[in-house]
Amino acid sequence: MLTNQDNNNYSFNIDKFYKNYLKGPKIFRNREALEPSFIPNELPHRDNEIEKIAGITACALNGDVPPNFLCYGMTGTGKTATIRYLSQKIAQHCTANPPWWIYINCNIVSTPYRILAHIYNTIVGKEKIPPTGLPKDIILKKLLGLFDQTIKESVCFLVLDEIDILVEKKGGNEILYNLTRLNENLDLCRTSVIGISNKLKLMQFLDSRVTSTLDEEEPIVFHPYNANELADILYLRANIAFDEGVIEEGVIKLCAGLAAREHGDARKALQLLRKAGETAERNQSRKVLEQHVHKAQKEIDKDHIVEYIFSMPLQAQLTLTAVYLLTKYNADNVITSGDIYEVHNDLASRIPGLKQLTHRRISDYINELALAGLINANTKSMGHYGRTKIIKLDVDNELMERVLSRITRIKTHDLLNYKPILLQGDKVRVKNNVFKKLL
DNA sequence: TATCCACAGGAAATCAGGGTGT
DNA sequence: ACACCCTGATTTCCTGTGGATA
Repeated sequence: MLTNQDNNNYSFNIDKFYKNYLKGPKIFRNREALEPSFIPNELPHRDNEIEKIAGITACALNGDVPPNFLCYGMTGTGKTATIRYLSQKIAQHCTANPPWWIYINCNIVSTPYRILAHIYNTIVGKEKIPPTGLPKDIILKKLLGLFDQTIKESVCFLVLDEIDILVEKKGGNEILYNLTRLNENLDLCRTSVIGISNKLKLMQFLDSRVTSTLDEEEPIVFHPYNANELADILYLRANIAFDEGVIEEGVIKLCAGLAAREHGDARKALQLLRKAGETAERNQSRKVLEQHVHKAQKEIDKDHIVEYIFSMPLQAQLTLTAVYLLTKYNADNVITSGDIYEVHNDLASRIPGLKQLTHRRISDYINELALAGLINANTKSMGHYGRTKIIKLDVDNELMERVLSRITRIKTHDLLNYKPILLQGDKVRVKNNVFKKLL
């Protein structure tokens, strides 16, 4: 039995923590400068892109309609930041009727209906269109009326971020077609679509009716930053974010170098620097040191995994649990998609009210887990024994157990200690021996 | 060399759950 | 109450396939 005294010995003293925190050295001056949403006064190494986009959009200053255009580039190459930066600049130079800017992240606002609703609600400034229920054409009609009524003779830029995600979905081309041709049905207001894409081959997926209107201008291509360029960006932000002398020599170069290795992602570099600062703060250090960066890097990786697993639907979590159990009970196991399907069904049947899934669905989940880097899945032909995927857990077993054990339904049914029926007989061992020879 | 396994993965259909206006 | 809408998850149906084996 746990006594009060025991309890006190192990409990975290929050009062002491806060006192120490306030007494401890101050690392950040303005943490916000390292956030992805922060728009700095200058954008290093993006002069070419800024010049091109400024050229295309300048006519909005006179109330003329700028053409639609696309921006390409990998994540963290400054596409969104550049557009936001320019929108501010245009507003500064506009005396009357500044243009409207409506940002839509197609990864979050992910369906045609919601895009229309989002645009409408943004202009009105409140939730006028419900999240579902109305026919799309009705909203489109309402929207057209709203443009002429509210925005009147100004220009409205519709910025579609991560447009590639929208295009791959059904109905994506249709909504783009509608958005790029809004002007044909407007009397006063004029709209212009700016598409931001992570994928260079976006055009392949676009309908010819849409390409013709998005093709009016050369697309703007954002190249990844190299380590030196990233360092420049970091210096600039660090000057705003940190107090003077807080950053140890070499920390910024290290952050830049690590991020450059991952296709020059500025967002990653900034995140790394911020996390390193937070690590230093927690350790009551007066300075951000290189060791804090390394620690931060590890934490980011781990956070990413944990967050991703928690955000998955239960069925996907069970699929992952199946991989975990197959690994746990037979370390040198050869795991195939068929095994995962069987174990998943076994697990699902142990949770009341949960449906078992089909092969097809499990196959998709396996692909998703592989894409997220949680497992390794390679398609392999075993000749007479068919074609399948050979799957391996790509995350530390212990970490996986810790994360999975925090999922309520997995915990309450004690699934992590359950030995699946498939593993109770000889079937898997026999198959394993055959497969091992073939691999 | 034809066969055949155990799936892979695309396309379309279906279902449940959120909503609408009349 | 009713017909209808939108979405996301899943099922159904389907064709394709690499290579050991008979």
